[in-house]
Amino acid sequence: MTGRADANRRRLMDVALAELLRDPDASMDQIARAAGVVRRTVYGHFPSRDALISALTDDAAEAVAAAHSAALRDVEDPAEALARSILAVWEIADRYRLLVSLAQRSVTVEGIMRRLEPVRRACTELLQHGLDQGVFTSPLPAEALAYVHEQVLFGLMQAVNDGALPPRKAGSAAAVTALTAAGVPADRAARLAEAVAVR
Amino acid sequence: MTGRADANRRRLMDVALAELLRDPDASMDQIARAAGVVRRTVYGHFPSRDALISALTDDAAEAVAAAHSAALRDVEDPAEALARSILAVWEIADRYRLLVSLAQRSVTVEGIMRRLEPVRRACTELLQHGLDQGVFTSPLPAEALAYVHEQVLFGLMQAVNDGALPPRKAGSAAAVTALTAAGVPADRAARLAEAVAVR
DNA sequence: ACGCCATTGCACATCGATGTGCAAAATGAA
DNA sequence: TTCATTTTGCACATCGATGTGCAATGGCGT
Repeated sequence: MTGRADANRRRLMDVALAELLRDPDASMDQIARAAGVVRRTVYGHFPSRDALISALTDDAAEAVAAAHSAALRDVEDPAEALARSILAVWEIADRYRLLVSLAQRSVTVEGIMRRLEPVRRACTELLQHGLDQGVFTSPLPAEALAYVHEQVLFGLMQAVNDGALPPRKAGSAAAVTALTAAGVPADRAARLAEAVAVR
Repeated sequence: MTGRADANRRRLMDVALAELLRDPDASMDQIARAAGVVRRTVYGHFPSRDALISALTDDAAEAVAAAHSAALRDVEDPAEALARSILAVWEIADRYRLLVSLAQRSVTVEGIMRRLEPVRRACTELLQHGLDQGVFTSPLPAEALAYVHEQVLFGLMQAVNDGALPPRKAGSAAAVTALTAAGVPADRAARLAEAVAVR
């Protein structure tokens, strides 16, 4: 390994990420072409399509888990924790989006759900905590609220992708929206997001 | 037409809807088997896979548009209109979900986006109206908020499907959640949803 | 019992995607 | 330049899905 191949491998993964976000069923040929490379070359880096996707999801799951847990370190208020978590995840939105996008389809590589599960559970716990304390208000059980939370982020990522939302302030807007969806009053959500973003 | 074939055709569409929700790439064989029928039989009712999907999306788009516009008739308050719209759409959640699900993938039958567009636009207008009046509060532009709105519903449908949310009160819970996501205070959202559901 | 219709069970051609093999270029470091 | 690594350009086998044709079979009303 001279390092050239390594760089190409990484570029391939970047392109594949983008391409699979555009079309979860993108073929190896589509991905290769998008990377300016012949199909055969991709197989030089990844032995199979599943291997490529597996590498992508491993990478993504790791990044999401890291962002999530780092954001929650030493934070006691559920609302602030949620805001931090959203801002952190927003930084790696694309990879998170890939996970959710691939997890939504039934038959793909097994284990995407499993890899997302820790994050889901942590999120559910956080929401439950907030509901118990009365910081969050919702007629939904925490688990259902976690679904909503996930989809809110997903929707905003799509909005940015489609040009309906300027990327500049999208992160804090996402935090405010997710908080209000959890029942936090809009003004308090706005203050919280700003405070967290500044620090 | 003896009517028997008609009934079978309808049953096929029902099964196909369920199957395509489970897996947007479900093959004709999967759908046929799920309907307790041989693949060849499906082609007796629909000349092609696209024709089947087209029939499903036509049906769905029509139902959604009807529910949406009927719910908005003679309602002036944006919040109440939104609540009514959500409850109405919730009744036909499956078909709406199919549209969104299929629209998310890039290459399918043309025109799904086009067929969803009127609903999207009506929704955006409604949200804009509410934002202008101060009934809704959000850092997001109306168009982005429409994305969120759509995904909130989608997330809750999934939650019901996965058993994370009991179907009984899911409709009004969806209304409350969508309203709070738009920045309506939680207590007011709850009262509104209840009032609308009763009448 | 008859006949109509829908359904069935094959066979078939076609298409696109996956994954592999191998020899010929191209690339870049020494 | 030289040499190893990487990429390329085919050819090939395989698989699964689509769509069609046709004869046989079934059910249901009359």
